Amino acid sequence: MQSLQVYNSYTRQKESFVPIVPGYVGMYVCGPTVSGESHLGHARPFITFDVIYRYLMHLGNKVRYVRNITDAGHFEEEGREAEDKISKKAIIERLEPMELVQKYTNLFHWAMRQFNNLEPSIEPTATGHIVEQIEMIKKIIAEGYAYAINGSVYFDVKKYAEKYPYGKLSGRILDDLLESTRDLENQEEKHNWQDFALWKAAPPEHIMRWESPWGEGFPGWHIECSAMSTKYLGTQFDIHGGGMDLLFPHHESEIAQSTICNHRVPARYWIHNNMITINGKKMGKSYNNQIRLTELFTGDHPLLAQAYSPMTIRFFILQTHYRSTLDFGNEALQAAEKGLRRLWEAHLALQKMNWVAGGPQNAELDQKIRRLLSGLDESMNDDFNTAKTMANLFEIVPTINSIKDGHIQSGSLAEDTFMQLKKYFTDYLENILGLRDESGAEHSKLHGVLDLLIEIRKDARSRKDYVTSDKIRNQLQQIGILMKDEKDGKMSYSLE
RNA sequence: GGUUCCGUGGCCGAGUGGCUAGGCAGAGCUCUGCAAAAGCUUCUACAGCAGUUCGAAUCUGCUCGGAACCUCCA
Repeated sequence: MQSLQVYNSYTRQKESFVPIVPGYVGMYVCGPTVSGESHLGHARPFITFDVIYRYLMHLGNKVRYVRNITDAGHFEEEGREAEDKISKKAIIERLEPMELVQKYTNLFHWAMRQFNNLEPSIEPTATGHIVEQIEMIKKIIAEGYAYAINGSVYFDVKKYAEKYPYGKLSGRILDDLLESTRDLENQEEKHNWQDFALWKAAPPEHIMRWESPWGEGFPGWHIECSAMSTKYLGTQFDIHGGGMDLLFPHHESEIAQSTICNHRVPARYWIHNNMITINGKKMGKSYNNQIRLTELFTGDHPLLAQAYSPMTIRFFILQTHYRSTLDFGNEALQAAEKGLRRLWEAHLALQKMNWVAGGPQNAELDQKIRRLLSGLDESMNDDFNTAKTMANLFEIVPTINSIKDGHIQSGSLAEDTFMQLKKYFTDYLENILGLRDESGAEHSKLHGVLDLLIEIRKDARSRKDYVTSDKIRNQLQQIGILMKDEKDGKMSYSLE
């Protein structure tokens, strides 16, 4: 079997994934800025990297997954208005900055739980690592690649580019960068306009501020990731991930800072997920076209035809390869909802089945199932192709349903194939893709009531009292419970 | 303007030289008291033009259309 291949943004090609220390993987993913509510676009990287995290563990690795919380705030426009995004919003909402940050952090964590994302190993905050950031800036100054001026510190991009491949990650050529036409205050402080801030002096009205060797201020917007990834994963680690929109300047700057400070490129594999678009345009604050997660879950948004559950969204996202754009649309979401139900019901049915010897062996079918199962691993190993993986799972569904309906005997498969089938479905659906039941299975009393209704309905049907049996089924349907008559005379139900 | 990427059937979306993608929707049949679900069968593709090749959705060139980044951004 082909080993795990990963598309590395840094080299622009697929490469075999080999951890620095075999069996151990360090992964850093850029987390949310908690100055506002998460939208659909934010869901993608965290679901994508959750699956990557799960799959790396599935392969037997011990993974340290670090995902930061950016709670220090960055500039809307660096240098123009000395107003921190977070402190600005705080004034509007009349909240303490940390109160605001706490509120959106809580909301973010809530959303992550809705999506069934595993918690990262470490979730460091920018405000909790001011000391580490200052230390790093000091080192960069000592190396001669940064300069302090008027209480701010800037990274000397031009000098760096003379010796190191600045722009390699983002495919940028320094001279080709479009010079900003805006009038920026404090621009004259910089030696070159490409230089970026490591530390910014805080004007008096700025609420978030810390003491530093250069005066009171706050960290620039790339240094936190460099400082925290170095602290928790070392000077060089395996994977650095995030959205494609972070390639430049964020990750390019991280590489520059870390390279000077630690004398090596920080991460070996750079993985970037593509954007979610809406009407062909990236969903983002610049376009003012976001659909917040809370709106998605409730359906309360003009663009939404209905509410979509967290698992529907997870499924929707994973049905596309992470490096492709994914276009939002009600039809697509509804297709995902139905597809998920079909897949999940087959999974539930499969787990209840047992292999029973007997019936004619079907070698061809057995081969096909085995081929599809190994295709699951192959697809995931091919740069985490969850779209292909899910297509494979769907191809197995008719066989599962045929066994369930008695069209095929479980014994027509080899016992080992059947057991593998059950194992793979659980591994892939629950452990790797991270899907879970949303039917409200926790209401055990409800299940008792439904079992009673099933009994009554069975009695009614046996007396050909279809008025009663239809009444039970129809009224349950009205409150969102589907009762189905199965082939074997049993009844099943599913909660919407 | 620079850099990069994309254009697949009604919708979403895999696939990078020859072999069925898959999901949703549509059509037919089977099963069923009915319904739903399910099973089987089935229709609609590779933006356009030219080239390379025995053979291209897949490689090359051009044209048209769209996007991302270059500014906070997942």
